[in-house]
Amino acid sequence: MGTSTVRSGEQIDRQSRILEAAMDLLSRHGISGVNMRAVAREAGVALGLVNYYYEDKSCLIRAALHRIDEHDLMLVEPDPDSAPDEQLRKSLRRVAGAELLTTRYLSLRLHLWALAQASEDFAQINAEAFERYLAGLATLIGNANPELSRDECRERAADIVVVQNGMWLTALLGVDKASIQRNIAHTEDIAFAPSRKKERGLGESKES
Amino acid sequence: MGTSTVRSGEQIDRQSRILEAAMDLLSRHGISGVNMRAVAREAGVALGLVNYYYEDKSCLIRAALHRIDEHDLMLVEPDPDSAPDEQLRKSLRRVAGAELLTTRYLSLRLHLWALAQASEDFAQINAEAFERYLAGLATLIGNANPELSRDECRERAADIVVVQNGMWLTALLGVDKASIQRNIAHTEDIAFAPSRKKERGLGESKES
DNA sequence: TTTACTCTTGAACGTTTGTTCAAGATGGAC
DNA sequence: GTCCATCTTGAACAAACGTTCAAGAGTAAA
Repeated sequence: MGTSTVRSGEQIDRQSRILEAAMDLLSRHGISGVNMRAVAREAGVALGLVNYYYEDKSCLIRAALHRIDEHDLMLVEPDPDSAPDEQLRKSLRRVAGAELLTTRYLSLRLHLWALAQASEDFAQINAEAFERYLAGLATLIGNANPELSRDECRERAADIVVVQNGMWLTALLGVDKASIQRNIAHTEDIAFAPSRKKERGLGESKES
Repeated sequence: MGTSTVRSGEQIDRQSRILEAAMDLLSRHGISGVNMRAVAREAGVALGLVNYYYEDKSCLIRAALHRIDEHDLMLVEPDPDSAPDEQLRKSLRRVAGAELLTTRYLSLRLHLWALAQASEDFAQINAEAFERYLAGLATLIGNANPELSRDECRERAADIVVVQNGMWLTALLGVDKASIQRNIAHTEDIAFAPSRKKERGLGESKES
């Protein structure tokens, strides 16, 4: 697999081009726009080659979804070169960064969510990625706030993810950037709040 | 149009059944699952009848999207029977209500967003509905907080919508209900905060 | 050169899709 | 009954789709 016949390096290997083309079509035209012929055309290869590298359409889409998930997880990857609270702050701010807030990426994220609703197969990919993102974020929070319990970290991570998902989604709908910035600030407030374990009652009773 | 041949009332008119079937398929299997034959089967009518009531597939889907948008707008409709701040509070809490947080509705919302990304036509429907929802929410906020300026109301509405969209989306992914409740509380905090127009510097200079 | 293997092509097949349409069914007005 | 407009059916068509496959191109080792 690894030793593909890369002639001179100037031409990326076809398999990557095919996957890239599929993701491009998915972000621009949705799942209806992703058909084998369009993918082949976009990648500049023959129709048969798509089925050569990806057994069927479902495999191709699954590969695309895994790529998006890898992208997501990089956001909460520990960075040994920074202090714990700087790592967390950087991670929280990165979700509104220029490289993340592109229409292409946001659209891909959205279509992945939609596909997860349509097919049990894709739902599992999505659920696993969601869980890993949550766990990664909780770890960053725990590193920056050593006094917090594991449950408190996960609780905060869950609250932050809600706001982040809202930002990603609403950014696509064209909400103003100032609102994004205010919500980023709110995620930081949640992340760095002093540990006040359930001291401020907010209506509902809840288990530990 | 209006006087359809409703035999005895026991049978809903076919046009509604067709639209309902299309929305059901959209929520369960995504846009790929919505084809004219499946819609006809689900609605219990012949294939040709779908094209009789809806000129083409695009019209059918557009009708479905309009239905979802009507549903959304009811959330921020003024209720003359309640006091202004009670109206606002009710509206904010309704987004986590049992009738709203169903998989069917959330899934439909999600697929609408995804379709809006795929087609300019659907994007416009979505953008208009988003704008009307934002305006409706801003009005509720203004009624409950007469001291706020119009811009401040819209600002708060935008911030709340981000969190609400996040809740809707994350509810589909299966985040725990407690997190939803905490985020509902946060939308209320935003809505009812005292007017402190830009007093607290936001953005870069924040450090604690 | 020959051999062997991987990569690449596009025609071809069978299926599914959106749409059209002639034909029939239905119900009220006359 | 006849007439007329509306509603309903399913066969039929053309286009688009996913997939298969025999054939070829390319490269490295013999």
